[in-house]
Amino acid sequence: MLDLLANKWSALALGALEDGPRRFGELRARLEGVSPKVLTATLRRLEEHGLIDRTVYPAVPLHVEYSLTPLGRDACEPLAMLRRWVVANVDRFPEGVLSDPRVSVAS
Amino acid sequence: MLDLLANKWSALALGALEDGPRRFGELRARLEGVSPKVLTATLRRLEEHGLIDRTVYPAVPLHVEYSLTPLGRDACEPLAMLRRWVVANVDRFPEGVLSDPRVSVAS
DNA sequence: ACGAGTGGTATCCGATGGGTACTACGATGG
DNA sequence: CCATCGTAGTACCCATCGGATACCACTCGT
Repeated sequence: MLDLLANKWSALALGALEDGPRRFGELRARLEGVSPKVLTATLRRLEEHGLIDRTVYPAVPLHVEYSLTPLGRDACEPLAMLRRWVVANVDRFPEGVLSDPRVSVAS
Repeated sequence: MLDLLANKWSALALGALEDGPRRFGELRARLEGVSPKVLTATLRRLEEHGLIDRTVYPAVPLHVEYSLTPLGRDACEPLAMLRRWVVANVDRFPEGVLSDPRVSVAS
């Protein structure tokens, strides 16, 4: 459980879905820096664990929407707090950490 | 930043330090299932990012204490909420997920 | 027949996670 | 004098994950 939520892309993806369903491409654009493979894996894992729904609209240009389940919506709350804490406290971290390419601040 | 906090062992380790300094062995026992190597790596990373302090007491049987910095203590709050949410909502997750060995519930 | 738009997979690689075994150190004890 | 214990790790190896780039499948419009 913690493995699932305590994960950068999971946390950000749920955040991106917080204000309505999103398509794959939208998520890819919102979550700057995610590769399609990782995004797919993340979404599949969240779906598998019942946090999001994946709906396919077999319309002309294929259309796939991801949306939060009630459980997913609930999970957003503590995750949003965590993200908010991070952005509010970025400047308290030691020098040099911000320039570390492994560290993203998560808008 | 999120990479750092949104990580199973980081979150649990900070939680374990919340009520006072701990020695390496104590942490190893508290965080059930962590291997010494991973624990070392986790603690080093937290130290590097200014969330914990590592103090060596060169006494008879060597003694190393890990403790939260003020920043680390602040970070505990949102993490504790996340952990609390998880334990409060375990039973809402789909069947079979709990038997997945990759998933730990985090006491 | 060709290119654009959408939602991915395939492939490769290096980093990370994880388990088991082993080390270094001085104290203690036979 | 050598063995053993407790503490805090390190060394080694393998599996999995994260990440980048390239490519595929489907259908519409031209």
